[in-house]
Amino acid sequence: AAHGHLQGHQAHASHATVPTYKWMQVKRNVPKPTAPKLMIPPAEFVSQGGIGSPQEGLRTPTGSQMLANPLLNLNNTGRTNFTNKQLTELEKEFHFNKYLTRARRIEIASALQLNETQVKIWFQNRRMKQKKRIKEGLIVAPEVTPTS
Amino acid sequence: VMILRSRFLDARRKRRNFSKQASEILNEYFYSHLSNPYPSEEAKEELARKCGITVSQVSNWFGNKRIRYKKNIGKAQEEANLYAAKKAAAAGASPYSMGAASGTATP
DNA sequence: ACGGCCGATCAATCATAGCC
DNA sequence: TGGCTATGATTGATCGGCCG
Repeated sequence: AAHGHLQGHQAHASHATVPTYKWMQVKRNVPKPTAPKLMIPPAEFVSQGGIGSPQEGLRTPTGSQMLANPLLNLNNTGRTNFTNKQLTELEKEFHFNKYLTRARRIEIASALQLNETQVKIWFQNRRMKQKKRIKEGLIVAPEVTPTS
Repeated sequence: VMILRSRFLDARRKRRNFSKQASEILNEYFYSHLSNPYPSEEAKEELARKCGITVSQVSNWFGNKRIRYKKNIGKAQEEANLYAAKKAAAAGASPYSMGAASGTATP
């Protein structure tokens, strides 16, 4: 509470020009312009549906941009588009441990061609997501029964 | 492709617009707190209850509203704002603490 | 000083609803 | 019915605060 925020300036008082409050000017540091760099042009990125996911090799966020190697950012907006393989592996790991150790994080990042930060953030977001779901009554309760 | 849409995992699929009344309640709150449209957890809970939606949905609504409001500025926003402000005034004492924002500008 | 986590939010995008 | 806009949800990443 106590956020002090008024705004920069009221601007004209004559009519109904809604003032511009600070929150309207908040600009987040856009992710990184990410250098348009391509990565391993490997031949078999997909395949081996070991992970147990529908083969697909490449992330199909929703059906738009497909193709291209899993690790290439078609559009570079800074926001990374994880491939299904990466997401599957991350989910699998999450199921195993909700928290990562530095060592494990490095392993995962390396194996999935991601930054340690991206892996760390993914786990953080994943934990929040699960908490939200539990809160909404979806998904089973956390394992430990509150049997105090 | 086979790229079967992973839609299966997307709850976004079956979305239903909120009721007209729910939208009205949300907009009223938003515009009466335009200086700081960040409802507290408690406020979100109350809004959720009144609108018949979940707290998460209230959060989503405000998140989308704020971003989309910014993406315009000087558009129907003024109009919507006036509309809402006037409405709030007409309603007299709104259930919210409508003092924080607009209010004051009374000529 | 430092890095990780939490809670909230941002910003871009997806996919569908709803209107013409 | 096709096209377009409005809108709810998802999610990688950021911001500020707290803690060990």
